[in-house]
Amino acid sequence: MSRLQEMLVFVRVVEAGSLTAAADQLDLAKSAISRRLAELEKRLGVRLLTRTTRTMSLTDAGHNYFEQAQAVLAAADAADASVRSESAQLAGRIRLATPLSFGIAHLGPALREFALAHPAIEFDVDLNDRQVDLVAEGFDLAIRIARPSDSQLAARRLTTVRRVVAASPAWWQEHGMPTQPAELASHRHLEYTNEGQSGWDYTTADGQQGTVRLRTCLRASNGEFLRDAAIAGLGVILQPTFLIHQAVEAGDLQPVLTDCDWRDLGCWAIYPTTRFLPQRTRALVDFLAARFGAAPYWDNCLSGQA
Amino acid sequence: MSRLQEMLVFVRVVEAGSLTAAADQLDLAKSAISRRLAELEKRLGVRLLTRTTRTMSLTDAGHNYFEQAQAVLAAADAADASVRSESAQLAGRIRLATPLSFGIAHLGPALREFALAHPAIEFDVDLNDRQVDLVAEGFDLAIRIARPSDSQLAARRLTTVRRVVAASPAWWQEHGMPTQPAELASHRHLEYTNEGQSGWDYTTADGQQGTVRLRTCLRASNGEFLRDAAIAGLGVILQPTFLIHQAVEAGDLQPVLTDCDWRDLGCWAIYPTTRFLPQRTRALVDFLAARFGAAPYWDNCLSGQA
DNA sequence: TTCTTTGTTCGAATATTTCGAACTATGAGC
DNA sequence: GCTCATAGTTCGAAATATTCGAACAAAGAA
Repeated sequence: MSRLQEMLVFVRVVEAGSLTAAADQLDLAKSAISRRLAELEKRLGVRLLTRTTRTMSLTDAGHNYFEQAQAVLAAADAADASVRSESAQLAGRIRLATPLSFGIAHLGPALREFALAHPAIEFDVDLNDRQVDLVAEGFDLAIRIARPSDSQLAARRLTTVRRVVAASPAWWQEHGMPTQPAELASHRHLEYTNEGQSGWDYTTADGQQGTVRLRTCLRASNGEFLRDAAIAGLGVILQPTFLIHQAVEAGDLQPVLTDCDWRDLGCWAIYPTTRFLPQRTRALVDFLAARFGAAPYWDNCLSGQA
Repeated sequence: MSRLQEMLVFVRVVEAGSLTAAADQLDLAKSAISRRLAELEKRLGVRLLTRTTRTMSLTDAGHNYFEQAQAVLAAADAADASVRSESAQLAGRIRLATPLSFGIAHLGPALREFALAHPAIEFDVDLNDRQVDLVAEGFDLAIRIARPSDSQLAARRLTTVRRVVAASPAWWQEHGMPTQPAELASHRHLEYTNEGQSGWDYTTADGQQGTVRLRTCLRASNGEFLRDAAIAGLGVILQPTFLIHQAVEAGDLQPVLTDCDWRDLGCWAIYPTTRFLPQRTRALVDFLAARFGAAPYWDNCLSGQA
């Protein structure tokens, strides 16, 4: 008589695209998933999804049921949440995805702090720079640098991600330190793959906007890799302060033009809108937003130089 | 993890007003109800209803949860019903309440026919002339003669309940057979308790309306009792045709003024609006409406005399 | 064609749920 | 104010449901 469980299984199978994936997400054996699904179909007397070993597709009835079941699950969660006492400790699991570098350097310490305050919450963190499909892979939450474009997802801004132009002190000494953004054009830069645009947009302290284009001498898909290359004196980088602040403090990198604004990317928490947002997840997002704040600690490296 | 079951138990307890009554309705031991409720409250970390051995009242949280849980249950039922295949046989239990006389004479045969066509449906019929509280007593359906006034309930008209003035042939012979409603005023009548109004409203075949008042010589709360009194020649009755048609056909009662309309009461199926209407219940109501029809068989007794 | 991967099926192990009886307590009735 | 019927709770045992893991079958990729 566990109909809600049947609905949950069905919805997750549809979202995940396969029984195996749903089994992983729900921490169940795939045999249990298969059985549940078969039982649900038997109870309804109708086939919800036609499945072969490789492909899987919703029937009309399945499509209809999927939307309704999703709504029922969300309503049930909302009902529970609306009366759940504040004193009841937060519990359950949070599955979250985060970019690798940011995850290790900044999310990790924050998460450890949060976990200590909420011992009944279990975390499942996927550190990965690829763009995960929140719904299909069953994540509750993802951290992204730069605003996501998918309108299926809700996004909440956690903090600013300020970027700064930097190079090794030796580089500036050799190639000259720019006093205007435009002077960067004569420098070589270490480019982040998928940076998209071919130039760097900026706004100067007195409000002037412009774009400067540098020649690339190295391209990579990892910020730390580029940072280390910059420290080694290979060129100029435009990278988030969260990535390079220690190198700056240690004197290995020297930022320039710090009164310039190079388009703030922002650090975002994103989550599916189709699912109900559990209180534990909301609590984590609130915690992260408060902890990082409008002026995150990693921006302190610029305070003396702005 | 059977949250829907928890919600169901909670909702039925609130509706029934006690754990014991809810246990009866759900066919569970009251210990199971108690346990479920305790577990739900523990899971939510909040007290939903304050209960002593005698009294029971909803807390604010309980009130809130009750409404939401009710909606979730209805949504879940609706989701299932909307995809449930037509071929899937109807199953489950129907608890229904019906007035005694009508239940024995007419609902019984109809229900037996329906039950044979749907062997997986289980029936729980309460034959009782008192007005039952559908919600508190957990009925899915009630049959009522005369339109119900409770707006909390949905009502569907099953058929007409035509009433007719009748007495024994001997009575008419002795006291004269009326040719106009007004002439009834000189007769004595056998009154149905709670008939309410003190006169009989009528509309003649040519559209004239009026009210005629008779003196009462016997009052009783059961139609069959009055019918038998009329057969015995104690006076005139105004009773539904479904109650007296056999006596008319047998010649024990003789109806008069049959082209007159004495306010049609109607036979109604009523059910709670808060709950989802299961397909089996809807099927039964449809069946009854079709079987009785606009001109029910018990009105045939008048066909030769109208 | 072969091989990996996916969904299904099965009995055994596990967890959950239920029952019924004994217990406690409340408030109605005398 | 006392008694007693009745309502809710608690407990261990029994019944039920759910899960797992391994063996199996089949579809599509290489």
